[in-house]
Amino acid sequence: MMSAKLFKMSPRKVAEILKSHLDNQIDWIEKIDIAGPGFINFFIKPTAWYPVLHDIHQKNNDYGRCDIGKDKIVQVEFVSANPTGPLHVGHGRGAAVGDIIGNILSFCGYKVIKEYYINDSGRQIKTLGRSVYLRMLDLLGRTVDFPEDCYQGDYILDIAKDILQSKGKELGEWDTEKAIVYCSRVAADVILDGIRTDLRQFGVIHDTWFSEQTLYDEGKVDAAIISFKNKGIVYEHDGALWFKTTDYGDEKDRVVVRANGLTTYFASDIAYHKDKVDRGLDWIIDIWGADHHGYVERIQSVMKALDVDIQRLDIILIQLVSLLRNGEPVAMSTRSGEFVTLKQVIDEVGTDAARFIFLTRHYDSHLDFDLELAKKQTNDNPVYYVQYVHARISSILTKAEAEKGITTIQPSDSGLERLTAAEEIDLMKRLVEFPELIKLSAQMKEPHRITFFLMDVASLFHAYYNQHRILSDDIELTHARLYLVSAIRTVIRNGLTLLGVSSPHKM
RNA sequence: GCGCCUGUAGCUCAGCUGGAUAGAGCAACGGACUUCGAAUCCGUAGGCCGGGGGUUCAAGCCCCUCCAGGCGCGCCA
Repeated sequence: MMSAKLFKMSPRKVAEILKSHLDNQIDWIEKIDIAGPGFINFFIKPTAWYPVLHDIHQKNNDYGRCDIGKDKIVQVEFVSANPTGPLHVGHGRGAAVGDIIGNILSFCGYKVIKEYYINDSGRQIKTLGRSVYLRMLDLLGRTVDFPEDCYQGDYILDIAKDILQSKGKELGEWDTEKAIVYCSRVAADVILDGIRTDLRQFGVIHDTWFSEQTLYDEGKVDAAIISFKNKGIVYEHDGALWFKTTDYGDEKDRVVVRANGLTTYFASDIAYHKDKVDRGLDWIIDIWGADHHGYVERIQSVMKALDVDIQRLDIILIQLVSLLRNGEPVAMSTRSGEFVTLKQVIDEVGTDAARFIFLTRHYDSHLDFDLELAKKQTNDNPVYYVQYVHARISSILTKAEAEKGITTIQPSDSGLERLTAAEEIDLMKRLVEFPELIKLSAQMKEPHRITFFLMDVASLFHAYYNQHRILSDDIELTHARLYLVSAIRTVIRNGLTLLGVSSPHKM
């Protein structure tokens, strides 16, 4: 239809001509029809689908893998939560999305580096130290004001107790500044350790942990500022140093060094992204919470100022998560320190369910995470629906061996040609799409596509299972169906593996 | 006020980057276990794709505008 104008013919006419050239030319085509305004429908012979089963069995765990990445190095930076408190559900979503995007890209032939940027410098770390210090003084029986802008959570008190235990009361006698610095360091270490542990439990392992402080220690922040100053991109005004982001599309210039001499968060971020570029990364993916979207333009400006092709940087914004219980919002308030941590969530619902549910929406959509729903072992909860396919097929294969003595599936050509049921054809059609789907998920950086695909395959399988018997006295047909069913299991398993979700043999 | 995201069935969401009669799940109603795992399946019903303009042979998708919700808009991080 798109070529109709080019040929100056009606779309139907073009279709007729194409059809006349293609008719009886391709052996896997049953027939060709023209429909509606000029759509050409190709009817594929059932035999055309069988090779996909051989393909899946041959490639097995590698079915779906491709090499579009051509060994290019891509860094996915995600979570990167400040080490001032434990991870919460929102971080969990970012963790799941980032981890899985990394898995997919790796499956597609990229060299993937998963990185965590640690904001271990600056004011919030000092506030952390002050919070711990004040709690400690409190424990020592001194009456102190605990300001509102300090961290209120119970974990602060726990850390204060630990420090008191290891360091004794002498810390109370230290110079305040010195004690706060000490508390800052210890607290950040403890919290970061906790974050690491929680992430590991959640199945997320970062390859590199990049400390903001090292950028200062190694002089990279100063170096970046000086280099931009020399290029005239950083200038002085009102006693502060400004980055000329307006030259690159931002609505106003941004401060890099304040009039009081202290650098802003933006300063270290400039150095950090310059460092990423200097490391020779072919592709940089930053995954942030959507509340940081105002920052996108700033970082893009930095890349432009560095003369880096803007295509090399992708910033993915994850929308917020609301935590619900039975449809009712769970009160979350950072200020009061009352919030549900990621650890509490995965302890309650399990890693598999949590990871899967985080991927049941496009990251552009707000997500309601219902704790009760996540625990339900019913159709409401898609994790078990998909995992059930894997368990069911595993069970069938076990049964085939126990009752029919089938240890290796050996389908004959004539057997495969009997897979003509509509459900069987539909399943093979879906399975053949898997590699294309993976590629698309990688290119679009949209991991939720895999979740939806798996739910779709699961639905087709369950319907098939209820309609047709896999194991029967018809040995030839049994082998053919086992061949199909174990191919389905492979695809389900490969998909779940990318999602970091287990593929159970029993549930 | 400005910017970003979202708006699709009663509810929660998909919609393969512009194609045919817009799809799932849940909830509702009616069915299926003597047989491979009922954590399953089958059927019924449910729609001005937020409103209005525009581009196109063709728009849920692209452009403009308005409405509603969320999030941002510091010499904070």
